[in-house]
Amino acid sequence: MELEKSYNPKQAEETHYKTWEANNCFTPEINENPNARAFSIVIPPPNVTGSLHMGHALQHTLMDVLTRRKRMLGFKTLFLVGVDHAGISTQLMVTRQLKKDEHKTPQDIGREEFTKRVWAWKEKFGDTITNQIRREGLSVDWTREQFTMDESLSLAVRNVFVRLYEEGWIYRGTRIVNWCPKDKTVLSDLEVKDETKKDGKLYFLQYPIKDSDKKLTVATTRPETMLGDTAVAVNPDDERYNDLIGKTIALPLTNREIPIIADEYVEVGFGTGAVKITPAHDPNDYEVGERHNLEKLVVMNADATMNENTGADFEGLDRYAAREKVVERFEELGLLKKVDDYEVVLPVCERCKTVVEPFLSEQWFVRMDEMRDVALDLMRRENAPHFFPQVPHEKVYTTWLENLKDWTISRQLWWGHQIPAWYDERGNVFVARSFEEAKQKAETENLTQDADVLDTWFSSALWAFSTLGWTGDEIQNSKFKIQNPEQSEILNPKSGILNDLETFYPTDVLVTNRDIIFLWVSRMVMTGLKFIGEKPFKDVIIHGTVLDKNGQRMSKTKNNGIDPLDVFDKYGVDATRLALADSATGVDFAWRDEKVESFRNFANKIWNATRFCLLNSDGAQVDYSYLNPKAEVKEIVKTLNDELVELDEEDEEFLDKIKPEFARDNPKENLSVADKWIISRLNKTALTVNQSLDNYNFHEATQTLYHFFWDDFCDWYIELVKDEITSDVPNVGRDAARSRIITIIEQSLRLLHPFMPFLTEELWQKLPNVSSDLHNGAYKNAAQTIMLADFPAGDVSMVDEQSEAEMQAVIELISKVRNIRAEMNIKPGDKPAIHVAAGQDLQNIFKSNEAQILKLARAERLNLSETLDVPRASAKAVLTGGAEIALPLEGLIDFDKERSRVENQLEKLILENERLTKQLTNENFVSRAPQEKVQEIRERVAEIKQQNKTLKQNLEALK
RNA sequence: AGGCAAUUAGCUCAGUGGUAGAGCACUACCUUGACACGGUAGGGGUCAGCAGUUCAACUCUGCUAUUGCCUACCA
Repeated sequence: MELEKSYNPKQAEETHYKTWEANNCFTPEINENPNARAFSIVIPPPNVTGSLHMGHALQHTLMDVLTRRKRMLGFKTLFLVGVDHAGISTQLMVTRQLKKDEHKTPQDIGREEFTKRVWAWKEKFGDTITNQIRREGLSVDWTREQFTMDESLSLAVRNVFVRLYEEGWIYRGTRIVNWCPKDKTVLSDLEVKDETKKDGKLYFLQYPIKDSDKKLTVATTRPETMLGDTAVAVNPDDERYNDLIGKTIALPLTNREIPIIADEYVEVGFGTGAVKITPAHDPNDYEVGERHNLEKLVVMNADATMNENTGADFEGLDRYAAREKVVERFEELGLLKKVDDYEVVLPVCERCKTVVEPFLSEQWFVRMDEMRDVALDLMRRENAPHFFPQVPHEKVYTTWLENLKDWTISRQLWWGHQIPAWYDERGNVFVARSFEEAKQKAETENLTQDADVLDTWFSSALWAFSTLGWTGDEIQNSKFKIQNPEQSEILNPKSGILNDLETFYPTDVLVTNRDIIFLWVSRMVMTGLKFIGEKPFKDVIIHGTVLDKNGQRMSKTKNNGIDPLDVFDKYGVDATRLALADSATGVDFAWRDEKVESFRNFANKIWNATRFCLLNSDGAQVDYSYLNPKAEVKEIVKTLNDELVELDEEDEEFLDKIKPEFARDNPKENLSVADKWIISRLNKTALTVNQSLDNYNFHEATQTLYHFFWDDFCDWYIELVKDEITSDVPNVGRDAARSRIITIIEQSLRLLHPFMPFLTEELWQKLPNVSSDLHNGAYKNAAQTIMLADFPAGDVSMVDEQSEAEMQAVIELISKVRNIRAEMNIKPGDKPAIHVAAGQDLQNIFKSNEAQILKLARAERLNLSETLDVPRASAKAVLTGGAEIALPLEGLIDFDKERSRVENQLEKLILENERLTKQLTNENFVSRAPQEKVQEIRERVAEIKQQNKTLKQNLEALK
């Protein structure tokens, strides 16, 4: 079989995903092992209006890597996917389209029709993001796909609302809230962002005191709110104003009179020391108003225009126009003392960037204190959820919880879960799961449902269990069984599975970004504990933010975003995934195309290494016993044990009889140093990769794989066995070598698969003799695919330090010769002899690798002996272990160059020697440092001494 | 304002109480029958600064500087 010369990701990406999905590889049902442990992960649901960005790509990659590995390890694995209805965003988008297409507003067509339009929009465009998730290669279970507005999830929302209301945790109240005048809805504190305006102003307004010619000056950044002032406050200890407390102010531009009051809230040192109080339009003033029983005069409409309470001059004006006009009037009246330049920080709507207005209105709230305490208690008791990285997120999370205020959950929107509260004619409220239930409670049909919908995050807060079929049943601790099977069949019609909650809750790990630790993570913990009685996830991975190449945040306004789809097109999905996984340390990082490019090159390297082995694969097959013959022997013994009562495992004669391949000269057993070395390296790699991923250390995993495959396998192993496997003459030894290398590739592909699903599947399917027999035991009947192959766990007993050390000696020898060749400008075609002086052990090692040494060092002859006997015109180098090499270079050597080369080496050794000797002469070091450390340095000093001596002799000889 | 983090090679980033690492970039050589998206060899860092703890500090502690993030904001 011949492969293209380089890897072209397109075709693999287009075919394999469809096959996996068609073969149900992503569903937990593919796992046939009834005793399999479960592994589950829920996707942070992207907005239905959304499209894929780099943050998703990073997050999704990490989740898929974890999921794919666990699946290959035989876990019953669920990677749950779904989409969020994203109230404000979606409503805005459809509103915009309605205006563009039909020049209509939502009000023009009415609530029912508008909601229909949103659903239609969702049907038409809502799969953009899900198709992109397919493109990423995510192994999510599409049969269980969820949407936060689905009937079962909506039922869960209503149930939660009713239960919280009945228990007194949800209440309705009038408060100062964050109001977006553009979206005309309330926002939670978390949906408001700060924006710094450097060109702000601070206005100093003079208020005349009644029955006096004195004036009191107040400072404000929002003069228009003076129309709603109901007091002026000073600090009770402020001597300047002591005599004014209790006096009255004739509020300009109005015919109202307001009191001067004393309140600790006012800081003496700031501004003028006198503060205008507008209880209906400022949260702090609201508090003051409550304390002093002040009137809360609302002076604005929902769109931030001034209302009828401001008088004919101002009514209908926008807040900024009103501001100008107020200032003008004060100037005309001679009451504008001054205007200072002032840097202000404005709260803006996260979505539309409109300046948020503090606004007095009646809303629904959730009391958070008790749920918060339960979540804090969980952290104290179990350190759960466990954050990765733990610092600083655990502290950020707990600190936030400790200072948590009530959550505003109503939104003045049409798209979302309408609040399940009904009002009768007298305004009595009836909270119920349905209209029917409300009617019963109210004992009348004359009811109106609350017009508002719930904050999108209210339904997201239930995501970890509402997606698993929970709809609101009472559940006591850790028995997550759905109690009403009849109901649940309707609830989770797609999966046909009734006990997902029991199987997959709590989920194993949540992967998400910092921004939504408060918005989402904390709330899932609280609701999970409250309604299921168990935390929703064990671990939380907080990944970093992908910045642009200049280290700036990517944003639409800066137009510096990098589209993952473009990167996929250019470098392939696998290379992108690997680049992202390699960057995942929880720290922000600047995006660099060059990084993906290097992993694209890596993908190509894997492609070509496999291509080479396939070009030489006649007579070869993937067979793990070529890497570990003992495993096969044990397997045979095990199967025979059933028939033969007593069997001596050491009975080679017996084994020879039942399986002739196991004769003493069995090529499977006949491993070279290089073979033992690469098998050892492979197992170490597998052990490290497993451990790294268990610790969510993605960077370590990718680096380990990269360097094993490229450095150990391609640069050394392939080169070492090249001659053997490219032989034209079929023979047992050659075919064993071919099988061995192809099996190592096969194992490597499995290790790489969670990171690079497409490339590995493409190549794996081309290997000789692959089948579903290679699957993990849980998937024996599934169609053959690498994604169900057993993930190599690594075998400590196959780590062979002796062979690794021997191979290291060979590598060092070859590298030193190559160094001499490069430094001395020896032409590639010139083949010198290599003279080595070494002890018997090293000689034996070199002898057994003679052919490889000659080939890779491009030499003609290897001369091994105890001492060197070479002409003066030789280049020399020292090896560890007291060995020395020399290349006779008669006519080729440049003595000056060779001298400086040797001097260079000598210099490095002298520097090291100085440092180490200093340590050894330090009595404190010798007595206090661990003895093995001291011994280690003594040995190194001895080695240096030996090498020093040799190099000096060499230098002498060159003079 | 408070809190937290970062500062390591030209760039982007790993890393560790005991001889500084990777990728890219750079230099020289090489179209050697998998790969030039390649091979071989090499150059390059007082690990931000200052002080302390320690036999030993890039690593631990404190301070300083710079950068970034988060939280709360005084009208």
